[in-house]
Amino acid sequence: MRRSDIEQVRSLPLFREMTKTHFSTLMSAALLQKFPARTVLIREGELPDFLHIVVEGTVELYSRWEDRETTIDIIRPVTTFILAAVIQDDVYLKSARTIDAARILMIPSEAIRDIFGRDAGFARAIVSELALRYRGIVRVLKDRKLRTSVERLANWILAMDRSEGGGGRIVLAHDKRTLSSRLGMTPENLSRSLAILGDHGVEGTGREIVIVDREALQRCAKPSPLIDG
Amino acid sequence: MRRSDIEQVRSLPLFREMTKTHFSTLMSAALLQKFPARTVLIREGELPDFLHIVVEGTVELYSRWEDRETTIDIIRPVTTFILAAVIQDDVYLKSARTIDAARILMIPSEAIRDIFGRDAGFARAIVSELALRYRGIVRVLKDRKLRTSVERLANWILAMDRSEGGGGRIVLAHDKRTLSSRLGMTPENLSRSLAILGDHGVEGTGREIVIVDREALQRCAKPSPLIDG
DNA sequence: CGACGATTTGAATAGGATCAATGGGAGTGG
DNA sequence: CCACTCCCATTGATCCTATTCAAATCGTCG
Repeated sequence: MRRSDIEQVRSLPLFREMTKTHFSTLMSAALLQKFPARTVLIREGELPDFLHIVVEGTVELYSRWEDRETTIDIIRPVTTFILAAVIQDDVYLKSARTIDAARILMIPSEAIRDIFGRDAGFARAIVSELALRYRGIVRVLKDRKLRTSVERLANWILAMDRSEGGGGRIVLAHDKRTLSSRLGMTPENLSRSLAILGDHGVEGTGREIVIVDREALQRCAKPSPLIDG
Repeated sequence: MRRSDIEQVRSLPLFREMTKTHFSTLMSAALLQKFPARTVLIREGELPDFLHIVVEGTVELYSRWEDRETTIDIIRPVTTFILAAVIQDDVYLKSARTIDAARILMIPSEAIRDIFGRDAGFARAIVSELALRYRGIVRVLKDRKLRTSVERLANWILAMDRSEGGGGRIVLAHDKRTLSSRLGMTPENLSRSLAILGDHGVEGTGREIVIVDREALQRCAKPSPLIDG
């Protein structure tokens, strides 16, 4: 494992405030592994062996029931996932698979639970992380229950643009298929939604999306800090 | 505040493992308040002053956006809510209102955060509680995204029956209106769903629901421990 | 150039929501 | 005790959103 990776992990809110010793202990038990695209990392229903952290690449959290499937969230570096299952030492409620090739840091659950009991800074950080994730999923739920797919897309465009500096031009990092599941809709519907947004100040060609009339888009999206963060 | 109430709170997982002294400190800062039915307790967007705990009655967590509203969860005694907002000291993402008349224990957020930093047992308990809530909402999300309303109702009936001993007979504690929002559907749709379940081993009259053919109901519901808990 | 996957477009369908009207019980007042 | 009223629940009809299935188009990479 590269020194720069370790430093990156150390700088995460989750690990920043623990003692050097405990951090070293965790890291020496940890594995950094590369996975190709579309690899299943964990399966819902299994017991957690490791806390996972996306160091590079993109991971999709999804869930199945009968023959249906839904994307719950899409995770980019540097973020933990399935922390709640590790903490509770209970089965995963969601599956995870890579979208891109990805590097995943895996820390044995036991080590996490052990250090958690002995390092107050780490315990605090875990609480923050859990609270953050909890609130994240509440936002997802609200987005999906309260908005139509056009509205979700409109808000996603605004949020994405904002996080890229507000230049009014976005280049998709992935397939539209991926985006559509991130937004909780089918690819066909994403196409249609994007077409509809043509009337609301958005132009799209290929993987590029341009905001030509931000006012109009905002009128359509009606973004809210209580959903979009 | 009655001694028996205090003991009940003390016996909650969240408070069971903290020191006596810290518990007393919390309790002396706490208020136990009665609220009539349909009273708004907290509004999304506001900052948390208190951690709330439903001691008696029922509370609905819901959220609005524009002119739409959705129920996120329904809370029964004895359970905390809005813990994540208190921990993060950030605005509520959901509103809460009573359904019944309810008694709510309110503990000042600052006291929670203060004791959290000083009592390891309490910190552990908060982590468990957060993880539990997190997983709870993942289940809600899965239930709503992966199932039709008939399936949701069928599973709710099975789960309810199980939690009442499996006698095959359920009496609703509230109106059907309340149940319908708990299940994320309109009252009209609940009626229709219940009618449809007539073909799958369920009979309903008034507030009573009877499972006459559990096999058939299970075939329709296809319950999963990864959703229904 | 050809082939394959991704995207778009179109038509049909399903699942829910909404609107409107009717039925049914519980509580109230005569 | 009975009629009245009000609210909840049911039923029917219609609308809307999103999914599904099918076909056409686009783009990219050998």
